[in-house]
Amino acid sequence: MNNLELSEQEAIRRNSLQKLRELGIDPYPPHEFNITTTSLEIKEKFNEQENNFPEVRLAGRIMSRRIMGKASFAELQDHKGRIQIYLNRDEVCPGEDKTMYNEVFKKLLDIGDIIGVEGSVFITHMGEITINVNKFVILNKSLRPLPIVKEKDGKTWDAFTDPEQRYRRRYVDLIVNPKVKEVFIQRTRIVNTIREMFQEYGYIEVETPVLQPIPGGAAARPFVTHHNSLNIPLYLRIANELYLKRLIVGGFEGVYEFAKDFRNEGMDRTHNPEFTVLEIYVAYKDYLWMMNFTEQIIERVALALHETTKVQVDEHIIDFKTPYPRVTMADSIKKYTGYDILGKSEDELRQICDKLGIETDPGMGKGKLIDGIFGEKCEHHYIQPTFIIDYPVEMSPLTKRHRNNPELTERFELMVNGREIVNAYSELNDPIDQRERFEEQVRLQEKGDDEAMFIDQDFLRALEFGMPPTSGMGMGIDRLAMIMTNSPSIQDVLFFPQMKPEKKAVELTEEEKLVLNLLKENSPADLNDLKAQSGLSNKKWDKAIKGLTTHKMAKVTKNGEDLVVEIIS
RNA sequence: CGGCUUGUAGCUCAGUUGGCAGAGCAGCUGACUCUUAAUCAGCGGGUCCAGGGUUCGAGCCCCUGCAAGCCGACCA
Repeated sequence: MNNLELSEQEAIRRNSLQKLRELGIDPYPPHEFNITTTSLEIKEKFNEQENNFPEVRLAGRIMSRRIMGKASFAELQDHKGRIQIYLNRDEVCPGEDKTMYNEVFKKLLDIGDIIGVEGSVFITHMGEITINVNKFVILNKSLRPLPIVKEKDGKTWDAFTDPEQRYRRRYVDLIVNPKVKEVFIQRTRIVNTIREMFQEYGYIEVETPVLQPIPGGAAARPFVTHHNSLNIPLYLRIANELYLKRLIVGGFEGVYEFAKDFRNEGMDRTHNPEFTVLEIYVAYKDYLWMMNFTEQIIERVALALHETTKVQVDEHIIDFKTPYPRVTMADSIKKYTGYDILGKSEDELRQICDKLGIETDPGMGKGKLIDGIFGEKCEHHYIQPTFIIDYPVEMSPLTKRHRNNPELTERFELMVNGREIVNAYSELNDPIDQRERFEEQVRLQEKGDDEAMFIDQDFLRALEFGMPPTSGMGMGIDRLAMIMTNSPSIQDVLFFPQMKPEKKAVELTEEEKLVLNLLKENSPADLNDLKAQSGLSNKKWDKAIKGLTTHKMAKVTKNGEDLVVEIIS
């Protein structure tokens, strides 16, 4: 990269970098810099009378500077926050040589540079806890200017807000927007809280395959990839259910996994192609036990984050205090539509959908029709945590039939803020019933349901060896994080949400431009004529035409004996 | 996939009827030894998302494309 492509500020920073080297200062030093404290610890514990921080060493990024001749203030940001530092020329440079202050600090350092400081803590006349620096070292010279966000009395100026920039350059977002960092710390706290609880119960955290020959355990379109040496297609997992259940067959009595799942579907405020799900399976339990367990988890997470069960989400205050109400799916649909779906045939359900104005297509079986009614008419009503229980058997092919009604299954979902965040059931462990349910899925597939499940023969084989009665549960960690941090978009709880690639501006060499201009006047053109016209040497011509074809600006085709070059607009 | 909105300096944003490209912060030069959106004086900085069209003249009008956000469709 040459200096002509740099912005003025970037060029100045590179120039400062050079000058630092000329002064014998390494802008990227190799040795460690040991800190004795953090910005937060100083702010929490400093006591002026005791003078309890007489010598501190601290490192961080310069976030602002206020230079007043022979004395300066700046703000240093470390992983715990920001603290003001004070540099007095004659304290930083006690001898005759004032270079470190006059040149290095005032001229060659910038906002964004990372430095280490040594000094003592005091309180300024304005009452701000500050480090009086007597020595500093450069730990990293920053070559790009940061967005400058200023704040006073809760008002913010020039915030870094453009969503595209924030998501594509998350590192910048994290540097200048402290609240963003806080959301991700809370996300980690959610996972840690759940993991701690499971460890107390003695359940085992495991890992199962992401690359699967048969994508099972959920109804979704998978990503396909290919394994070269096995020469088979492999799918990125859409769920880890079938593998965790194999482990229950193998004798584990409580297993869980925080898993990245992948679904090749649309993206919006609540969907990212890769997302995190917690799945847990516990032997000798049923879905009623799992419901109690689930509400304990959720309440504990709320308390860990907020020290209360009440959480502000959008315009609602959601209370995660247990127990949560339990409503059967049939009752819910009856309540919000007036229709009783129990015992209805597929045709009857389709008529109900028509009357309710819900679009259907012939590929939809009973399960999808009922799911459609619930999703359209009921789901959004459940703002406060509510268990929806006892789903129709047609929409739950991996679930044990209900103990009192064979049309239903022992399944629940937890709805919060009008959205599902947990799905759980008593696992189907009757291998013959399971095989029939899979075969029903195949029939749905033949009717055109492209999300219906495949038959996993090895999973059936495992069930035939015998799986104890088991309850399993899956929880959407991203959506839980959205609710617990009051984030309106899934992009706010993913460090690097999926984005379309940035398109680089195509830069052409002089030779490429020359050939392109010739093509603009005459396209398609005979390759040899064009080459002669360009007057380029063999090597330069080769480079130019290959450049244009890789940029997809020109195309070379063989037309019998002749090679023809065509412009692509 | 459809509708709406947005894209201008490192950042946040103005830009009138189509008539020399603007501000604040940041940057540079200078002053200033307790400032905090530091202050004061001066100066520089632009592929107006890309490509095409209309026009004497386009940041602005028209067309095509790219990217993003919101809403909807689809989808857990």
